[in-house]
Amino acid sequence: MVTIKQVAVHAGVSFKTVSRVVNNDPTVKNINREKVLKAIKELDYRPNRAASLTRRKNSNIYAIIADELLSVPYTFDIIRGAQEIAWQKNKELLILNVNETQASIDRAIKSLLEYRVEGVIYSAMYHRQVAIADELKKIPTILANCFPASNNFPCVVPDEQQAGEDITDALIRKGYRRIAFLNLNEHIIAAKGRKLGVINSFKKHGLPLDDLHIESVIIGQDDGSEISTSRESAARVIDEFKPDAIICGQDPMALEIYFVVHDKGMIVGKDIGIASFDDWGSIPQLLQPNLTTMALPHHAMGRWAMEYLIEQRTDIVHHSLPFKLIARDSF
Amino acid sequence: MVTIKQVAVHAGVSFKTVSRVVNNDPTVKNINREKVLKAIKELDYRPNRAASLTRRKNSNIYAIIADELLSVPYTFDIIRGAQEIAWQKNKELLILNVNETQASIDRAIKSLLEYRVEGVIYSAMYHRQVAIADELKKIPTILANCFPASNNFPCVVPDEQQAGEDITDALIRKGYRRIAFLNLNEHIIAAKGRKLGVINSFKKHGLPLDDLHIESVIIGQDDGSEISTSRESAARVIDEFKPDAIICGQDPMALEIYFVVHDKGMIVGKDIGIASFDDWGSIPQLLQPNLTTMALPHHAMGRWAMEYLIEQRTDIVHHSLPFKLIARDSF
DNA sequence: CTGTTAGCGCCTTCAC
DNA sequence: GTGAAGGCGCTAACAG
Repeated sequence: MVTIKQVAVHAGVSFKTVSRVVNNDPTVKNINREKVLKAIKELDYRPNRAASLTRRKNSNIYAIIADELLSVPYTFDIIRGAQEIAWQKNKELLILNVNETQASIDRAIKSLLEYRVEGVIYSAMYHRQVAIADELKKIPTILANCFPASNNFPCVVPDEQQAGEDITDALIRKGYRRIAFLNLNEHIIAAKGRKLGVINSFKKHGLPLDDLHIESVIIGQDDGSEISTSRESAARVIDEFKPDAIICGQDPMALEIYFVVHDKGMIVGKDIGIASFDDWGSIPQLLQPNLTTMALPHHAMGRWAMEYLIEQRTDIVHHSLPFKLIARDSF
Repeated sequence: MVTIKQVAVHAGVSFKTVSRVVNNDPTVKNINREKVLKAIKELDYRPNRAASLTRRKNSNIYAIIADELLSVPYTFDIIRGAQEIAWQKNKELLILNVNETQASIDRAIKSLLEYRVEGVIYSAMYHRQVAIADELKKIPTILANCFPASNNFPCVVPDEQQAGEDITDALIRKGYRRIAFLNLNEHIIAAKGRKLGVINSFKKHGLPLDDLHIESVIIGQDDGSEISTSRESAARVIDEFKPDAIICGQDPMALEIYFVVHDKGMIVGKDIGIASFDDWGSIPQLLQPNLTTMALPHHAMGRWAMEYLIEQRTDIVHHSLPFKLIARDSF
């Protein structure tokens, strides 16, 4: 590997001048800068980051811990958002994938500390509570799409209640007046907030709550697993409650409800409105149009989390900030 | 930050002994090792990786460049596989996300070189040809799920032909004898190989090719975009060719075909068999059972690519290795 | 088995 | 503006 000294000899300057050029120090005569640049190119010199890190105070390295994040496609936007800001600010971003095992988390934290990472985003694949090792207290840390169980860490999470309100507003705007909300397991944080939001929207518009039917179709079992009754529930609710629109707790659920609607010879958007949270990759594109969906906040959460770490933007991001989720009419 | 010297003073040994303990050198008396370990714990010492890298010959850092990989859920298994091997061999794995912009790729390569990365896996989100910068020639590089356009790099790719053969074998084993294959755009490498494999399976079993109907239902447009005629094609093929099973080029296609089958009042697995390549996350779970799918090679490709880099396993992985794809009966 | 000496490649300090 | 001296935290090589 060619070093700064070899470049210096080749360029006919001292190695300190080369160092200055490499680090964009403006106090270098143009003539010398060009000589150095030429030498760097000719020798294909690459700065040794490890060596430079030994002398610098800050590593310029940030990290995002992805807790099985990447297995769900749209949450990747958290990383994309964080990366945008990191690159913009000229920081290195380490992506660390961890799974549920303690070993993988320990390993990640070990790396963070040994590489002298300056800030960490801990992100989960769905909005939930997570247990964060106290060791992360040693590094500025912010959670994204999750919130801490016991110890205190700042976090950005989706504003589920606002999402529920927005999606209902959107349906009402489209003229729907009798709405069924087939919710997730109501132990899930997202389900709780959305339910409040849906009800709020109805009240806000002065609509009778008799025209709103909410039930949980993802049901937690004693053994911790969950079952989905979305298909049967949708069929029953359509027959008995006769909604003019259905809000689905998640997209695969919307998918099943499409089958039900299909079965009944109804047309989505004409006979019945369907709305759904989340954007499950390519699925919606296959369905009929007139589905009402939400824009997801993952990208923005990633950006904000990174800005918080780099610039201490406590003005916009603080503990348990209820992140805003923006309603969007469907493609 | 506490250094090796402070630990040495605290433990009452020379700093070299501390270094030995940190690096698991067995030639340290147990009594001293324990003193050092105790001091490390008490001072919460963390080795400075940057400093150690300046003296070590090898960085022990490997990287995987993910070319928009993470936007497709199942391809994440490439990273998971690579990470498994890296961790097993005690190597650091850098995950670098790049997008289609040259800037993001340049940035990634710059990092690779400056951090003295020892090996690189370049992976794409679907099996395709990619243009690889010659600069990567400077580092041992292997492509996963893609192959190089002009310059020569080793690569691991799915054996699409074997996949086509396996999935057809599986259908025949289940008793289906008249099969329609609704393929992707045949300019796609996957489509070409699978078609050959499907035909091979028919021949191998001595079945008449009259009972096999293959057509491309994803069609490339002049402007480079693609359109899907899968829904209409499936309806027509069922009416005219009357297959007892349909092979779908990808899962979203299978989804559409489920609607078609549904419309016709047919039952999947009873009236008609449906088989599909790929495993699009949660979608298949929503469909009726009796779908025949394939196990994807992404995880294995990630593992093999990493082994190739770390141990030069040229015996199992070589240029354009036709990776084996394993048929699996569906859940 | 342990410690000393001499760097790694770079950045900081400070004199010129 | 530039360069020499010194040191970052660690490991290699060798002596004891």
